[in-house]
Amino acid sequence: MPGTLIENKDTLRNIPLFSELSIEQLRKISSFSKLKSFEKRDRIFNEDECYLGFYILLKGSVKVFKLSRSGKESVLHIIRPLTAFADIPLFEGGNYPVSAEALEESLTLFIPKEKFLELIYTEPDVSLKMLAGFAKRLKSIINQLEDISSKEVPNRLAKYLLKEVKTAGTENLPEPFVKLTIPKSTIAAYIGTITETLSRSFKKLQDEGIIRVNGKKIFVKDLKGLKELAK
Amino acid sequence: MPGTLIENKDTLRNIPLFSELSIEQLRKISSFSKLKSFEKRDRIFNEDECYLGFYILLKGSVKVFKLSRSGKESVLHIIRPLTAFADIPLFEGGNYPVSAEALEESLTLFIPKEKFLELIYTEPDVSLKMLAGFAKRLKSIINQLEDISSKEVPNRLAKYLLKEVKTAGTENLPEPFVKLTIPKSTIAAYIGTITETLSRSFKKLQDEGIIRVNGKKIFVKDLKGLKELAK
DNA sequence: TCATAAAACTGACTTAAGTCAAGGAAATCC
DNA sequence: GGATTTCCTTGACTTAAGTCAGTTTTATGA
Repeated sequence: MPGTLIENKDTLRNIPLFSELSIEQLRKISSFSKLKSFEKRDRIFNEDECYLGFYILLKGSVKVFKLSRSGKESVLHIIRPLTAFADIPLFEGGNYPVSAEALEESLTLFIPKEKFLELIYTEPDVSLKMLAGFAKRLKSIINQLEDISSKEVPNRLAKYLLKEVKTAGTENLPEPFVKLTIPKSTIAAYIGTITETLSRSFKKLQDEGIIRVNGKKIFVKDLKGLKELAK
Repeated sequence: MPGTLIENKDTLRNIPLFSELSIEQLRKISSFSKLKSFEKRDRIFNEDECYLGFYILLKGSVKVFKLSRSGKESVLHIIRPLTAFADIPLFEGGNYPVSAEALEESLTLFIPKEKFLELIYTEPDVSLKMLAGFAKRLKSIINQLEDISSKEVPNRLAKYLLKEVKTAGTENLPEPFVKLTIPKSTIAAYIGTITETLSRSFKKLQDEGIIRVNGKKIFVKDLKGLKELAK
């Protein structure tokens, strides 16, 4: 099926991790990697499963999470297109340290471990790109850690909404907004709380006149106030 | 001063990051890096300062932390000898994203950014080592994040003590123990709480017959129980 | 389009852990 | 070796956020 191959190649170009590679290198990668698609709620892999390789999300969204023994879920990342995930064990050995689940219909590129490690040995550029990617991720997780231990839920929610508004690109509208595409339970687990508390926090931000809620759409009435809460 | 140079070279050998390098490469590194020593409570660098390079701890211990606007401290890492710190911004640009302070008299090797990046371009092995280091760190921070949002303080303390007992190497004694070398306030900020709550948690573990406290020494009376609490 | 299930909300209650204030123990310094 | 500072502990109180239980709203699929 040459269509998929071309699609791979075209898309590979846009993946930060691969952006500087030559056509031949991209062709090589697409030769040993595989497209895998998932329905909403499908598991992509489970914690402790044998590690086979990593994924790049092409379409849709994915949550990366851990379950505690009591069954409580911590969402570590919400993956958006063109981002790699489950790449850490490449260099660590061991099984998958987390689980991943599609939040909507999603398309991924699966890149098997061995083949990719071979490539990286011959291609120092890729490892530098990966280092940059890891560095970014470390920074973001450190941020999350700091937030969770020093801020209250409404502040964390404000920060989350702010980030979403930025990625939605509506920040400069008179009334910025986001459409929540992932369930509130996932947002709750991501900002380190539970749905009930999240619900109350939404209400609090509303009562303070900072946001306005209309179904799944959140309108920001007071961007300054939201920023103030977030920092 | 040839003594320091030799000391560098000998020590570089033992640093995981450099363990696989040739003598010439080690010599090169030691030629452009500098020993820096710090007294207890000395700042090594501050958040937002211009990034000049990273450090490897040779002797002593260092806390890497962030201060929230309200002045609350989150301790992200407690660095022990032969570990690199502040290496993330090498690949990320920007200033120091955290602060670092010596917890006791400490000796570090300072490695300037530009020179090291040059080395890494010519030496793919080093970047693979760094990738492994980052991967390990990511895993540990993810663990911290999960703990902090799913476990209570006494559980987190149990986990901390368990790790300390392991690194102290007393795990297999009839009564394993650790000597706390860092202030309780730092332990508290590391496990995401405050000194008062930490103090009460120590008491709780004592009342439950799991540990026995003698000054700065903590004896583990019930290792099984401690492990149970920690997981 | 209705029926069933999933997701989100609300109120009453409980609890872990933070705040404030004070006292005691240890380390550190002339 | 006493004094000062730093560190640690304790008690009384407050509060943010979790639990539980019930209801409403929104999706989803026959």
